[in-house]
Amino acid sequence: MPVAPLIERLEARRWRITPQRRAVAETLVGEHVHLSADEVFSRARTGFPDISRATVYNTLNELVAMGEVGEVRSPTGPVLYDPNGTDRHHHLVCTGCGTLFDVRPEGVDALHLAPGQRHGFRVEDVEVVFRGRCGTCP
Amino acid sequence: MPVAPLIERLEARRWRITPQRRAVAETLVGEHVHLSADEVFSRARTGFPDISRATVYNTLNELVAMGEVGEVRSPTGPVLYDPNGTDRHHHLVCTGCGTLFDVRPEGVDALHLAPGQRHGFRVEDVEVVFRGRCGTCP
DNA sequence: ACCTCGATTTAGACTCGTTCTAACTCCTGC
DNA sequence: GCAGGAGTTAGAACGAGTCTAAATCGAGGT
Repeated sequence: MPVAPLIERLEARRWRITPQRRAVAETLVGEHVHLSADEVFSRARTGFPDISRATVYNTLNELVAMGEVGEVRSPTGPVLYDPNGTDRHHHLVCTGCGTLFDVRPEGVDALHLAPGQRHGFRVEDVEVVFRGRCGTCP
Repeated sequence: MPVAPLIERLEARRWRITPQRRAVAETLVGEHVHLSADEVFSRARTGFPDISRATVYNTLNELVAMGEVGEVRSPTGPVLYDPNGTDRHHHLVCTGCGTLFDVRPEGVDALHLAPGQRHGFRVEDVEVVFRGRCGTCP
C-alpha cells in the first residue's frame, strides 16, 4: 500500500496537502508500521527540517479523526499510529520491549457480551490484545 | 470480599503492614471498585492525613507486583487499580466518560493465535476490552 | 496583481500522571 | 540499646500530549 493512495484519499476529501502534512503522511507508509508521534516527528523532519512537534500532533489527530489512520493505545508507552486505519485487526504486544504486531485472530466475531453483563451499554467495538514475550526478550 | 482477607494474605506474605499501607489497602475494597492512584490517595488521606502521594504509588505498585491487585490500563486516562486481582476477567469501557465495568465474556477461552501469526512470541495472556457508550452518555 | 480573512504552523508554556531522588524516620534483629 | 535496612516523605523531574497566542500562508474575490 504505497503513499499515493493515502495522499489521493486525502485530496479527494479536499484536505489541504501542505508540505508539512505530506511529510507526516509519508512516514506512515508500509506494512506493520506502528510509529509513535515522536518517531513520526523525527522522521518527518528529515523531509521537512522545520516542522514542529505541534504540527505533527495536529496532523496525526486529524488523520485519526478522519479515520484514515488508526491509533493503537499501547497499554504502556505512547500512542502508536497505524496507517492501516480501515482494516479491523488486533494486536500482539511484547511485555518486555513493547514491540507490536497486527494479528488477525480467529473467533473474535464470536465474542459477545451476554445482555445481563452489558450494564446498560451500547457495545460498539471489541479490542483484543495478546500479550507475551517476543523472540528476543527473555 | 471484605478487607480482612486481603490484609491477611499480605500478612501471610510477611509483608509489613504499616498504617500507610493499611490505609491504601482499605480503599481497595468492594465489588466493581476501580480507583485511580489519585482517588486512592485522597481516600487514604481521610484515614491517614499525612500519607504522601509517593507512598500510595509505591504501595499500589507493590500490590500489583505481588499479584494481589490488578491494574487496568484504561486506554485513555490514568491506570485503575482493581482489588479483584486474581480473577480472570475482562472490561467494558465507556468511550464517553471512561466508566469501567468488569465482565465475564463467553468464548474468550476459544481465542487463540494461529501459529503462523505468533511472530515468534510466547503468548501469555489475552485481554479483551469491549467499548461502547454507557446509559448516560449520548 | 493585490487584498483579506480564515486556515495552518510555530515555539514554548502548560497539564497530567507517574517516577525519581535524597533526606528522614521508624522498626527489627542482634 | 544500637546499627542498618525498610519504609516514608516532599518536591523535583519526567514523558507524552495539549494549549496558546502570535506569525505566516494561500485561495477567492476584486
